[in-house]
Amino acid sequence: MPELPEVRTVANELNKILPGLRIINGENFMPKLIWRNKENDFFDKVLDQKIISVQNYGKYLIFNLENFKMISHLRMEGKWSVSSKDKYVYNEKHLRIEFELSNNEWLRYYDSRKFGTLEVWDNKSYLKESGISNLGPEPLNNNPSFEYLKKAAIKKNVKVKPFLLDQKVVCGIGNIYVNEILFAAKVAPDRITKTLGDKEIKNIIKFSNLILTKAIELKGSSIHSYKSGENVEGQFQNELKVHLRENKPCFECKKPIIKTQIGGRGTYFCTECQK
DNA sequence: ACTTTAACCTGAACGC
DNA sequence: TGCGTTCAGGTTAAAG
Repeated sequence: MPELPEVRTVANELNKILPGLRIINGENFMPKLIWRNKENDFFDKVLDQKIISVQNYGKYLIFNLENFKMISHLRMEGKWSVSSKDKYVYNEKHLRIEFELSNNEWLRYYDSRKFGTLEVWDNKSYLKESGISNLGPEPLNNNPSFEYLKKAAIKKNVKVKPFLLDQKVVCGIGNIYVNEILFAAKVAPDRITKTLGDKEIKNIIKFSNLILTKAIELKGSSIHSYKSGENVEGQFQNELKVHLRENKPCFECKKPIIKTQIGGRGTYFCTECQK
């Protein structure tokens, strides 16, 4: 479901509620949720830990506990919420793990498609062993540098769309925002990265920053099923220029937006504006 | 070694 | 209404 702006929004919402609370109990209803950790000691590590803060890195959600990092990836449909014991913010059928908190509230994770993952690592090993260990920079605050992205682009023999979706290159961009970024940068999604000009690479960086920043301000895009915390809807879906606009006129040139498949993902772009 | 595809799952939307 | 098909804010094991 969520890309960087949506995960950031979830982190912000949870960070209003969770810091200072302690995890006093928990139950996992989906064994495959617990990821990478070889030992079956997830609850041994997490129980009795105080939650210090919640943040994101790319599409990963990080619960900073006293002695551990609990790292969640929502994949397509994962959702976190905090509610009273008897209130289910989302469909109870999709509840996958829950934690009882020290204030008598319940932290719950729902995931209809069961793609999501949850890991727990100590504060040192997570940098080397968790899902966030191989991620590239977040495309925010003038990252990545031109030199970094140019070097990566030359090295690879891939189309620019899957290149930007590769979380090892940059992290946090997903299918909505890559479509929007490439439209803003006027680059066709099937361009091979090594053919990109310096100006095109600079524009990709510039618009990655601008679009993700704007989407964070608007609390993400609510299409399909995404909602943050308490069923809060984002507003960036109203800003989309190409995504989900098949056959509708391009806002720049009025030609119909094309939908194709690139790298197995639905791809929307303007053949006139993007070269 | 690198790139592309299939698989992981479920539910909603669509066509007949 | 019912049934089959297609598609979905993602990642990764397997195949090419």
